[in-house]
Amino acid sequence: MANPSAQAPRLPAKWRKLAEARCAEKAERLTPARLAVYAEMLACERPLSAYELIALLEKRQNRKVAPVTVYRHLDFLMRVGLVHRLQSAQTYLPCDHPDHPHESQFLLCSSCGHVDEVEATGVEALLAKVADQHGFRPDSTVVEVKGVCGNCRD
Amino acid sequence: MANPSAQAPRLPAKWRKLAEARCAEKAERLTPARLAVYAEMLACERPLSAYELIALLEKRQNRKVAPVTVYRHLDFLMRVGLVHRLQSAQTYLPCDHPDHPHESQFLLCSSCGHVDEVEATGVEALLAKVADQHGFRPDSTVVEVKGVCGNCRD
DNA sequence: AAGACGACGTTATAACATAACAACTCCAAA
DNA sequence: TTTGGAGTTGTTATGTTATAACGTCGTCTT
Repeated sequence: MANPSAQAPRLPAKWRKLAEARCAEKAERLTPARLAVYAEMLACERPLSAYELIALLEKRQNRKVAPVTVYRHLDFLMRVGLVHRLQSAQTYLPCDHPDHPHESQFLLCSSCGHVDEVEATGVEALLAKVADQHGFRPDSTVVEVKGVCGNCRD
Repeated sequence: MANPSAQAPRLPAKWRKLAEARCAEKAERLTPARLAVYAEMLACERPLSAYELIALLEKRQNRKVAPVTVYRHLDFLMRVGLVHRLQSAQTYLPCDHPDHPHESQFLLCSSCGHVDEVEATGVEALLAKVADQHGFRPDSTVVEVKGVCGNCRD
């Protein structure tokens, strides 16, 4: 297959535009292969492990996909801010509001597997304050809360 | 070797007492093998990967140690609250104040590798509040801040 | 003594991630 | 327009992290 995006899931124009914008900002290239991975992740609507993603891509494209390929695309997508990695689950999910760079917090439901990405600036501010009290200069944060989401409490 | 703790690093009485207390609370058994792993971690004073720990134990005890053994001991030590896992680094480190159960935040220095475990109740309270605003009931949290520690800023 | 339960040993394998190197593409400067 | 450099992709191999499956042993209880 010459073009990996040929059988990619349909990617709504909104997301494509945002992806193009984020890449333009950082002078990064949004290639068909990268877009195909991003589209697959958006179509799935839940966090995926790298190897789940490989399986989906192989099925979609009907050919072998090497792990290193997917990891490279994931690295790219994280670099431009379109994808996040859930450190506690070793999975990846598309950013919920990629229109601007940000630190996020994640609410992971242990019942249904849904992940809610929230942006509470208060959390980052407080962490910055706590870090400062310990003479520590923060560069990035990982905030992941495990629990049960509203839907699953019923 | 009949007794894995025979050549274990010396474990200060303070830590041993605390370990025994935590195990008694939870009706868990503090065996020599478990204590040996804990002692090794305390002696090292930095986060260790499971396989680094295996290497240290093999050297210390002069025999092969299977990964599953160390993982079981780590699971135990985490269950009783003596050890934490750094999710973003896939490493393990002894709890800095195991005298009571708690949620912690971690400050990871990317320069020297030192990790500071802090207990800012305000952080947990704020995360609980943010979760609640999203209809989410939190069970546990992961808070890891990467940056540069005070010593390394000089 | 029987039997239940937890701890531990052993072997194998699953799951996650990167190294090393060659070939190709695209773009820009000469 | 050619040439060269930087970035992207393919391919193979390997490194790192973690768990499955199953048997034995020890200890505690009854």
